[in-house]
Amino acid sequence: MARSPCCSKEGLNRGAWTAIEDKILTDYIKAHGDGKWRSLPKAAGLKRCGKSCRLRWLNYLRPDIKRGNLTPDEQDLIIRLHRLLGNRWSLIAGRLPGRTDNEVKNYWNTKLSKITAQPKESKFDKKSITTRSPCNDHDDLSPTKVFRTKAIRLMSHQVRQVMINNTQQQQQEDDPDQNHIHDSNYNSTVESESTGGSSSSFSFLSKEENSSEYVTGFDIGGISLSEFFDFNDFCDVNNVIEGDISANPEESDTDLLLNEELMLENWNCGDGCDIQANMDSNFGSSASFLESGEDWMI
DNA sequence: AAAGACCCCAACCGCCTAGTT
DNA sequence: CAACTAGGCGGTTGGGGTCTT
Repeated sequence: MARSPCCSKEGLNRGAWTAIEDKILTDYIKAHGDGKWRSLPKAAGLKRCGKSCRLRWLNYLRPDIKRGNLTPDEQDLIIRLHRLLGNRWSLIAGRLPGRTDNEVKNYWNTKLSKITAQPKESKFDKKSITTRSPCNDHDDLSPTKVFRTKAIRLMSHQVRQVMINNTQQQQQEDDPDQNHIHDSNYNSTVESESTGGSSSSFSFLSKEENSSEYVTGFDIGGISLSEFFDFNDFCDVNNVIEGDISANPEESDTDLLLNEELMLENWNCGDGCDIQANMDSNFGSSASFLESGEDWMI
C-alpha cells in the first residue's frame, strides 16, 4: 500500500521558521491547544506541514523547553541512559526535564558519541549492532552504531511466582485495621546466593496508584532502576498485579533485559556474580521499550 | 582578509505503531 | 480483519556560524 504523505508539499514553506510563523503557531496552540497536527496548519493559517508544526512546537516553542548547555549531571545521565537504552532518544529525553529528544540526539551525535566511541578494553564481550539505520555498513565509529553489551534476561514466570507468593503472603500478613502507607505494597526480594549478600528486589505500589510512582523500586544491589523506567514500562507487571497471573507463566512477549555491564559496573556484582543464574527471573513484557531477545543476547 | 574545513542543530524524511473506521 | 489516520520516533541533511590555515 502506498503511504500517504503527511501533507501536500505544494505551496508550503520549508526550511527555517520565521518569527512570524513561530508567533502564529504559538498563539494558536495557546488558544486551542496542541494536537490535530494535520489540520492545525490550515486552521492556524500556516503554510507548513503538520509534522513540521509539531516538531517546531515540541522542539523549540514549547514553554517548558530548557535551553542552554547541558549540565554535567545531564551529560552523565545521558551517557548512562544511552548505555542502558541505546538510541532511544525520546526515552532518554524523558528523563531530562525540559530537554527534547532532538536536542539529546544532537548532543550525543556531536559531542558525547565522540567521547564514548572509543571502545575501551573490557572484560565483557561487546557486540556492535545497528539500530534502524539504513547505513548498516558504516564504520564502527558511526554515530548510528550502538554498542550493546551483554544483557541478561529476567524470567517472567519467576517474578510472577514471587509476586504471587508475596501477594498471598501479604494478604495473610496484612492487618486490616492498619492503614499505613505501605500496607498495600507488594514487595519481593530475590536474594543472590553466590554474591555474598548482593540482592535484587522490586516493589510495586498498589494498583490504585496511577503514576510513575507505581513502580516504586526495582533495584539490584541497592541501585534503583525506577529512575530509568516509567510506569508504562511496567504495564505488564501492572497486569500481573491486577490479576493476570493466571496467564501462561511461560508466555512472554518481551523480556526485561538488564545491561550486565552497567550492573556490574554500577551495582558491584563482581565477576563471580552469575546474575542470570541467581536472578533468573523474567519480567514478561514489563519493559516493552527494550529490544527483545536476540540482538541483546550474546 | 579569504577560503576551506569543521561543527552545530533545526528541520526534514521515512518508517513504525496505536487507534479508528 | 483490512484500510486508513494521526502521532511519534530515530536517522539524516543542509545551512549558517565558527575555526583554522
